[in-house]
Amino acid sequence: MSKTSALQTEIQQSKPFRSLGQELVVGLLRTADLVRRAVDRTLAPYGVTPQQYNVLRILRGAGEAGLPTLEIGGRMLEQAPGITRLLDRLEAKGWVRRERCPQDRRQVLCWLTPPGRSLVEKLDDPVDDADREAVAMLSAADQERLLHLLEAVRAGHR
Amino acid sequence: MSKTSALQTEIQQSKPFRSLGQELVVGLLRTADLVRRAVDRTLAPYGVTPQQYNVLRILRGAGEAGLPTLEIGGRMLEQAPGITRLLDRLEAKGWVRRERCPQDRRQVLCWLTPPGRSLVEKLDDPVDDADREAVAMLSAADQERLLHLLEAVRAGHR
DNA sequence: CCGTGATGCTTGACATGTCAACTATTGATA
DNA sequence: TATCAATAGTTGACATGTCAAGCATCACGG
Repeated sequence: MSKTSALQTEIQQSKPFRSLGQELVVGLLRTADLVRRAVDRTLAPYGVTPQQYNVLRILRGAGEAGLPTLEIGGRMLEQAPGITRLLDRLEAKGWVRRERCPQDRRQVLCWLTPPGRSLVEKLDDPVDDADREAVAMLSAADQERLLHLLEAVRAGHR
Repeated sequence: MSKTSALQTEIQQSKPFRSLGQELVVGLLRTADLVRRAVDRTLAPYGVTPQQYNVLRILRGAGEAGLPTLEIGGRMLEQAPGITRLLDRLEAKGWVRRERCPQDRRQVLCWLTPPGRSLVEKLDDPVDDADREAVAMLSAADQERLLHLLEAVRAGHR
């Protein structure tokens, strides 16, 4: 048990982890952060943040019908307040249009504007390339394995 | 190729992912977020955020010698400006003491205060429990597999 | 038709990240 | 020894998250 793990070396930690679970949690958070940064670098040149891109992609999927604010939030990992302000910025940049729903005036429907749509389309290839590259060090089989393990972790959180 | 993946269902996405890499990146980010929230819920009752706890733990490891600001940053996933302000808040709460280093007046050394130390110690057990629980749905063997796969991903980002 | 609770956002306040620009020091070198 | 680049941090500005409160609007029971 006194072996020094690679992750321990990475974070220059002298004490061993108290449990495998603890090491795994730290490793998961660090890995996700690295990958997030990689995606970030791809999007930055286009003036879009990952979250903004996420919303734009979700709205493209919604098509002509548009989506209420909280529906968007439901497909992301964020609470309502953040969504409102994210949409504020996207609207300010002219990529999103918002309108109060006539049927239910509590809701605010959101649509992609034509510039917003063309931006997302321009980003499809670079983003997909970046995503592939971000995990390209793993064989396809290992990618599948990782995918399933992560899914199992998520399944346990509900 | 037309099978709908579990992740696709999770985020109510109608279109299939463009690549396995893309699905893996999304899955990784979503999983990390869930785990991060679990850790967050554990720390919140103590008035500490995960990042603050992280710094306190790092400073405990440094002992009497203390650590310069950027050294702390190097062991976390954050840039320098964030560290400065994080330390500002920790100092305001009385958990951290800072002092300009006499040998190299550019550096600012940081130490845990006695209250800071006792806080970290009080948190050791709850945090370790939460970490174990966060991945408890995986067998020990699967936890090892996941750990190694994540490590391989990180190794590829350098 | 009238409350009343639930729903859908929005706002305010604060913690976290990030970048770019700026200050203070240090150290290396011409 | 007089620069001058590199190093260590801080500050300002902005995007992202989160919580708690507040405001309309809706739906339902009486």
